[in-house]
Amino acid sequence: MNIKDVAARSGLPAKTIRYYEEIGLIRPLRAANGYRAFRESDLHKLAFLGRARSLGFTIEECRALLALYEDETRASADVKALAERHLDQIAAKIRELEDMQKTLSDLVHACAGDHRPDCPILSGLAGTDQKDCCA
Amino acid sequence: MNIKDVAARSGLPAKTIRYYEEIGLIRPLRAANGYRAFRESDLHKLAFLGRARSLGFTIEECRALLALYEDETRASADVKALAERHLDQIAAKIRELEDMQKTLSDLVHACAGDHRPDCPILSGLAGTDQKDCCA
DNA sequence: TATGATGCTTCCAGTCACCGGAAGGTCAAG
DNA sequence: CTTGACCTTCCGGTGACTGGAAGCATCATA
Repeated sequence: MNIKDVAARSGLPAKTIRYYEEIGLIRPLRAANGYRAFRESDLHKLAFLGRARSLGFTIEECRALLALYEDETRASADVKALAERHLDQIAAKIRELEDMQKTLSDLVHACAGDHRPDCPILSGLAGTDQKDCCA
Repeated sequence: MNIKDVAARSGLPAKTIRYYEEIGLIRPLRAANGYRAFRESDLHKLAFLGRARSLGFTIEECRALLALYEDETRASADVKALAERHLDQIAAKIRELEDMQKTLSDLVHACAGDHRPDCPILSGLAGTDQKDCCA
């Protein structure tokens, strides 16, 4: 299989697939003409990587997940621990965004949004309001 | 004021302040010895930028906000529109993270997390489960 | 006055996970 | 034999900084 087919079947851009090879996530064979020759197992790994990335795992976490995936003697506890750490990070990020959302939507609701220059959003950012705007 | 005082009072690292000058967000004066000489107005702008950044505005959005802040003839509607666009992006990001969270926590809950190798998390990522794991 | 510790400057490189594009080799069809 | 689609590598850019090196400036102390 050439890269374009693998891209189509894995859902990853060809550029990304080359990048994953460069950083050692996959090691496709090479044909005599220098083209990458992908096996089904390469495709399989790329699909795995695509799903892990879409769940927000970093590349290094994906590398660890792939290593666990290929290790027949793994303990599922190790996988679970990795996933739980990542879940914690997702939760933290959500909380952070919700804090921003709350602060900013308060400011937005206080703003008339008309032709006049007076603007609680800018006042809030400038810190000229009585109450604090941000953490 | 030298950069370290401004850093302490604005809460931004000195590196970041230099960077903000480099990209034209602030234009502090220079003393005879080449040191940056910050005015109160520079400090004020930096604090503004720090708050806007902490609400998740990009640098370019911060630049626009700062321009609006300094424009006495602005319409608050322009500020509000910018903030609302940003709120939409925050909401979209939260939804994306919540989708990840849901999918991943389902997988985590299905995983025994013991010494055995069988792991629904890895199966889900590999796509060998009956139900789809990711969007 | 010498010295050493800070503090300031600039510049270069690295981060993360790619993406775009240029220059050039390969292949199948007409 | 040419055309066009494919493949290759390499270089540079993204955003918003951060770390570190090399080299002046300033200040407190001996």
